[in-house]
Amino acid sequence: MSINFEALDLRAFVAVVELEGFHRAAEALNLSQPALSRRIQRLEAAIGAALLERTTRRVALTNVGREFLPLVRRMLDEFDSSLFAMRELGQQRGGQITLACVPTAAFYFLPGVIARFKEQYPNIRFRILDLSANEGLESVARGEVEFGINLLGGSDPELTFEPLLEDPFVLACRRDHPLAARPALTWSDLEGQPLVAVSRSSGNRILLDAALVRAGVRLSWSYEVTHLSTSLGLVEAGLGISVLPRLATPQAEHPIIVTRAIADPEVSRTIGVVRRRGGRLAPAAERFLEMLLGTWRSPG
Amino acid sequence: MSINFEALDLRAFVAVVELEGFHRAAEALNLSQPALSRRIQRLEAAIGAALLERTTRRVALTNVGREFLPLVRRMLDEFDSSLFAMRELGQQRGGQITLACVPTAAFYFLPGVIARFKEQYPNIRFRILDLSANEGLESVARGEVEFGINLLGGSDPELTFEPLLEDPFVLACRRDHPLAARPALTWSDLEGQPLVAVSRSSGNRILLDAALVRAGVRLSWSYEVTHLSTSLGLVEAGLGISVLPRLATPQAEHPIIVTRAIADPEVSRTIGVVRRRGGRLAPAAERFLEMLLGTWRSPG
DNA sequence: GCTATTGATGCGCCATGAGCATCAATTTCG
DNA sequence: CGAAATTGATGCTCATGGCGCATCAATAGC
Repeated sequence: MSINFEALDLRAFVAVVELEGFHRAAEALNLSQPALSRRIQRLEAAIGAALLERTTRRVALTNVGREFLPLVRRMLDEFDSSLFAMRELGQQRGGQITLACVPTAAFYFLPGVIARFKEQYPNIRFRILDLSANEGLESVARGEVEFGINLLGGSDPELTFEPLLEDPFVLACRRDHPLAARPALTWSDLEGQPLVAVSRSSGNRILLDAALVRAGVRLSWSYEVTHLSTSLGLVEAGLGISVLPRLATPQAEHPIIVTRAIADPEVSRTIGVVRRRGGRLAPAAERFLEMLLGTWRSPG
Repeated sequence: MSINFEALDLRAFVAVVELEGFHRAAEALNLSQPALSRRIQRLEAAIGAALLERTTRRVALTNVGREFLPLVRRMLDEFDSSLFAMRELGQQRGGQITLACVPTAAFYFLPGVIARFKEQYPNIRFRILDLSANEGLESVARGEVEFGINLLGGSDPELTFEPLLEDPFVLACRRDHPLAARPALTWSDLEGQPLVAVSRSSGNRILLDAALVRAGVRLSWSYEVTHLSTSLGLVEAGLGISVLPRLATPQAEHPIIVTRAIADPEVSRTIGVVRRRGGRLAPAAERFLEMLLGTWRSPG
């Protein structure tokens, strides 16, 4: 069962610690001392652990209280400061488009369209959440963003998907790596190489692993990172090779890194626009999405 | 005056959004529909803004609500999961080192040391969580990672910090941008330019804003993204300029992007190793950290 | 146009949280 | 060492708050 607490309970706890006493904390929070004492007791009951060890004239944190205190401080600080910023945002209504985009696609799809959009709507600001595929889907589903640019993957009935392009997985390695000399590669060429991979729970990794299992290819990783861009960084640093979507690799000529296509099988991911089924966009977002789809929509 | 709310108010808000209605949300939380309706109203009164736009048969988030929702989710998720974790000791895992690192520092500090470490311990695997500064601190505090490489920022008494280097904020722009021709820049040179910034809640942004406020410099952003790497991508794509830590900019010669130092004031961030005070590392992690510090520790 | 369903409101009732008075325990001071 | 001061906890009373029920006006579906 979920725990209930009041913000005032948490503030009371922090105040007791910072002011080193119930009386001073009560005074700071415009409560009587017994009222504050009871709030601390209720919080401890809700949590199921003592937070404070106290005799008369002395208060100290328990181990649980010591763990709890930074958490509570962060929560209250974040809440108070975010709320302040949100009030300011609420006063600037309508001038912002919020969207989620898998990081590697953000500056492939968006800049040209944004530039053209801003010719017609110069005062619209953009808030681009470059999130992982999983996080991006969640933010769309939850209504935290107007829409997302994401991978074709899980079949969530609450979301719709409109494909934009196919993005193949390619090898990324240093120019001085032996595989760089090969004009054409197959997956078996990669076996035995130190491989930099992203987390196995990420959308890209799941797609890739599934395709390789179907093809009977078996690779093992030596490094696991959270973001594709870090994969590239570690490749550049010489720790190994990586298999990345082409959009995650340098689009311009790179002095150190080179990419190679990999066949048998050719593995790719489908990128497109994710929206909530039946969801209504704000007018500015609707107009921007029309422009985006008009620019990138793949035939079929 | 501080705002008061109950956790149940926040859970009610999230439930209404996820279940798309007051009746279903009330049922999920074991309340009657009027009781839940009043909780939402009280929460909105406490916050001073509407969170939901609702008619009969339809509920949608307001802009403030859309901003508020991820904050609330993070708070509740963190609270619930941290309580659970607080009662358990972090499990020590053999054979793998898990660490958190701000993305831009990962492949600056780590590759050389990892390569040398693996010469002596070839079977150790690395799991590198390249997280934002805030997330990274949290993961260290919670014991989710052995240690972190992070910014010097908030003074959390539960964490220790060991500086590694100073990383200055620099301008990143395209080679064909007028500012690229300047050998030396001050902040006033950037005013009036379309600026790509990271989220105002990120560690880098907070540092930068604080320094600029002290210097009386006022910049405004046209694009806001979540990750520094996306800032760079949008700069490369020609949407604007960005102020980034030097480590976030291309280390090698880049065909399109150039960086310039910015003076008066010179703003920099301190990067170092974050550990839990009194925390004990697994033997492999302890050894790796010794090697890391031996390689990078700044004198003093 | 009718029906079903929604979120909001009025009302009565009961539970909750407040402050006051007081207590036992601890610390300080003479 | 004993008295006094101060602390956090508890009992009690009372005002307030939050609940569910009944009902309403508005909206969407058929």
